[in-house]
Amino acid sequence: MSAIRHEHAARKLRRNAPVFAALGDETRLTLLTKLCGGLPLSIARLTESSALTRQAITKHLGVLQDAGLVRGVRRGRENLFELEPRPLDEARRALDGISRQWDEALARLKSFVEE
Amino acid sequence: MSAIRHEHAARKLRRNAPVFAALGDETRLTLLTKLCGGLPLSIARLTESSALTRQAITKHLGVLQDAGLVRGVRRGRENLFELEPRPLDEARRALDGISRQWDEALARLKSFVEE
DNA sequence: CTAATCTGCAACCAGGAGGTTGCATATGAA
DNA sequence: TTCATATGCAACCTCCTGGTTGCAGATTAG
Repeated sequence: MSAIRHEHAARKLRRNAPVFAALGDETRLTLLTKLCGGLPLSIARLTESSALTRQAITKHLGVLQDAGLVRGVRRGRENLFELEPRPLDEARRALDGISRQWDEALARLKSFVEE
Repeated sequence: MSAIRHEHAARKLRRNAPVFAALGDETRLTLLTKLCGGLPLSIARLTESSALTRQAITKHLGVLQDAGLVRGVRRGRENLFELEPRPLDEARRALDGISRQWDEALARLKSFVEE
């Protein structure tokens, strides 16, 4: 039986909860898309195109950093933030896993009905 | 320039914020993995293996349903919940998009440095 | 040196999230 | 009918989240 693999995938998925939580906010998703350009951006730069306060943006960056989605490095008086793609890939693969399990389950159920 | 495609992907990503928010909780991820089996499960069944109250589970199912990740259908005195795979796929594709844009951006930056 | 800029820290606030309890209601079984 | 089961609704509580303002410190520009 694939019960073991199922439990493994479940744990893998659950482990990504903080990443999904960090992604569950439009402001943070907007920040990520800005950092997708590849160039590290300062807090001030990231605040420019937003209606929110610098402090709000700072907090959002903190959430993203705690989730491992972003990394901040100090340069002079500014704090440059850069995207960290690995957690994103892992989350994507976790979603892959659940979709695959769903498909397999449906296939099993279908073949069971047809016999 | 691919600025248009970039903005399109950004909007697509932002649209999935509620889905990610719904995924950002271990209890709800556990519920999803249980529903991955393909068989619709009642609230009572989903509560059995949990330390939480039935009411708590009900609320979590409500969140998942509002995000479109799950669909509840009444059968007799029980409410059976079933996974809805489409939003998951869409969210996965949105993550794909941001990863791809990151890779492309790095490639551009690299070729720019090398010239 | 002085002024402008970028950031960090702390306090504060409103509202929502997660959870519980209690009670009412609908349905299935005997 | 009568009892057990499955659910829904509402009130309540605590804690976290998203956001603000004010001020202080560090760094760069002139």
